[in-house]
Order: sequence, then C-alpha cells, then structure tokens
Amino acid sequence: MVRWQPGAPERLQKAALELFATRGFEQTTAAEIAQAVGLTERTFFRHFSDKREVLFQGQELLAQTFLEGVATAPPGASPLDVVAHALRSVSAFFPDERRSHSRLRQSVIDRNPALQERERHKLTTLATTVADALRTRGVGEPAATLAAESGVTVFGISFIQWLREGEERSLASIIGEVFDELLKLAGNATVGREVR
Amino acid sequence: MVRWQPGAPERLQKAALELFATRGFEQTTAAEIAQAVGLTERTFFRHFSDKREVLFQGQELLAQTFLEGVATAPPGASPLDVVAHALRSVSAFFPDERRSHSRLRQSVIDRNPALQERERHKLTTLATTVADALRTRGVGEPAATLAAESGVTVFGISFIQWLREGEERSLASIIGEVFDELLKLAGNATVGREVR
DNA sequence: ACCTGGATGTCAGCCGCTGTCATCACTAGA
DNA sequence: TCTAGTGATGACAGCGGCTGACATCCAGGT
Repeated sequence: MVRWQPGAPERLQKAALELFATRGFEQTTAAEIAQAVGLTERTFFRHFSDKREVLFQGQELLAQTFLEGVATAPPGASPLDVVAHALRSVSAFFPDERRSHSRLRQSVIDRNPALQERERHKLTTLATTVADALRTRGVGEPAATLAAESGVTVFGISFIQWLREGEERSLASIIGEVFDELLKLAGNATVGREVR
Repeated sequence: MVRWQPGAPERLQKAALELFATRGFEQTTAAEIAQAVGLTERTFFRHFSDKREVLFQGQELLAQTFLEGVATAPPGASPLDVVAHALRSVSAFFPDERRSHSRLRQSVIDRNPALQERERHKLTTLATTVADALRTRGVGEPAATLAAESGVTVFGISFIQWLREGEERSLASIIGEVFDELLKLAGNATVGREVR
C-alpha cells in the first residue's frame, strides 16, 4: 500500500490544463483541480505558490537550456552571436511533437490577461538570467541586458509564429529568420544619432 | 455644499503611494487606502480594477505620447528610426523634476514581485500598441513587433538608469546612448546566419 | 416640485491564499 | 521489534481581494 499517489505536481498540472481548457481559468477553482486528482486545495497550494503557477512550473528547464547555450558559445563571439547560439539550443527543446500540447496551453493563456501577465513575467525573468550569464562572460551594461532582451524577444515572436495554425517550419528555422530580420532592421537604422 | 470631494482617483493614488512606501504594498489593504481619503473599499474598486492598478493608472498618457512620436516621424524613416523619433517625444514626458517622485514609486514596485509583474505587463501592452502603429505605417511583421519591442526595451533600460542615485543626465541623453549601443551590438553580430 | 443620473455607501458572499496543528505511512536506528 | 522521526497530506479557521445587488444622496434639468 502506498501512502499517496506519487507525482502530485504533475497530476495537478495535467488536471489543471484540462479544466482550464474546458471551463476557463477563472471558472475553475483551485479546490476543483485538487479534487480532480484526489487532493485538497491546501495541498495544491503547497505545490504551487499561486493558482497561475500550475501552468508555468517547469520553465526552469528552458532557462537552463538557454544558459547552457550561452556557456557553450565560442569565446570570442559577440554578445548577439552568443544569444543566437543560445537560441539554437533552445529550439531543440521544442520539437514539433510538442506543438499540439503547446498550442493548447497557449490558447488557455491567450484567453486570460492574468495568465498573459505571468507569462510575460517569466520571459522577463529569463532575460534577466541570460543577461547575468552574459555579464559573466565579460559583456558590460547596457549591452548585456540589450542582447538578452533582444534574444528573448526573438524567441517570443518565433514561438508564437511556431504555434500558428498552418505553420510548418521548425522553431529553429523560424528563430533564424526572425533573428536575421532584427539584424536587418538595425542595419537600416541611421547610425549617427544626435539626441541631446 | 459638495456631494463628494472631487478627484477621488487622484486622491486615492496619492494616499496609496504614501501608504505603500511606508507600510509596504502587501501590508496595506485597499480598505485602508480608501479610508485614508474618506471613502470605502467598494469605491476604491470602482476606480481601480485591482489593488495594483492604483499605481499604474495614468500610463495611457505615456502610450499616447509614444504614438504621437511614431505618427510624426518622417514618412521615409526606417522602423528603428521611427522608434528612435518616438523615444525622443517620450523623454519629454519625464523632466528631471519628476525624478524624485518616480524614484519613490519605483522603489515601491521594486520591493514587490506582483507589482513588477504588472509593470512589465504594462510595458508589453505599450510595445503591442507601438507595433500596431508601425504596422499602420506599412511596416510588416515581424519587423514591426521587433522594432517596437526594441524601443520599449531601450526605454526600460534607460528609465531605470535615469532613476539611479547619482545619475545626472537627462532621460533623453541616456536613451540616445542606449539606443546607440543597441545598433552597435547588431553591427558586431555575424550577418550571415546558417540556422536550419 | 419631480425626475434623472452618476458617484457613493452597505451588505453579503465567493475565492485565493496562509498559518497551525493533527494524521498517517513509511523509514532508520537502537 | 520497538521507537522516534520524517515528509506529504488533511482539516480548519481566518484574512483580504474583489464582485453583485440594492439603497442613498444630491446636483441639474424640466
């Protein structure tokens, strides 16, 4: 006999996603999610600091992958090249098989402002972490923050595109194109500035 | 005889900032803020959709200024040049006199994760709005989103720097430097990409 | 004098979230 | 084998954010 079914967090996440997708986020109470897997509301909040977190826990892996990509970039690479290298590692974390699951999850987020807020917050945290890593490589400020933020922006735009219905390309190739577009934009900007 | 003291939202905002600054955000209840200006909790929530909003209402003016800057940019300007032009308008909205007030407000935000989340959300909304404006000017995707997001990032970094203790430069000049740095970063990146 | 409308007050109630303490299987050590 | 933990969970009370519904109150127009 087992004391409790193992993997409580995972089971809660799964049940939460299903309930959110059908009834909607606000129409689902934390107690209902817990009850769906035979637990109590109190236990739900022991695993997730708040109701929204149940959709976002696990993103530390993404950050870790990003950091590994930064760490394994060639020593002499420029900040944006380091970021581009990291983005290549990141795309490996989203194989095409995961697209349908990601789509479902994203549709839930897109329907609720509070969830969008949390999602954005996570991306910001990611950018901050990447900026730290760049600074460790010797990149100064504001270059480190700019490069990190740009990388996360490219990732965000590409991820959304990757999820779009009818999109066939891999995340990696989309990221490549968006990144190129960013460089092109900068190339077309007036270089000499005269702001006072 | 007046029915009610006018300017309820403004009075609530002022009281809220003071209370948050002294007791802290979480240690201050909405009812306390309302009571401080002779109103009830219910009325507080009639003026602000949630407790955090009391610190952020008024940002529509920033967005409006940003949009005007986009609209008044020369017709042939490249996306990033349009954004640079808009940023010049924006800096006019933060004269040095406002620095101490902004610092107080920011210190409250910096001490509370939920407020940081909301702040970031507002910046994202701003970026989305700017991207819309760029698209209206004929800029395509993902260029519009990239340029808008970059502009907001430059603003964010510059704003934080502007608030730092000991910083003497105007927001406009800081923005100019950060923007230059962004262009320099892109210039140093490898242009030919080979992502598959 | 009457009516209308907008800002406010009052009250009840749900839900997110937390502190506290008990429970209950299982485990390591005597 | 007994026993003292140990860690995840349950039970319960309670606060504060937030909302819906309804009453009130007072200016301004008719």
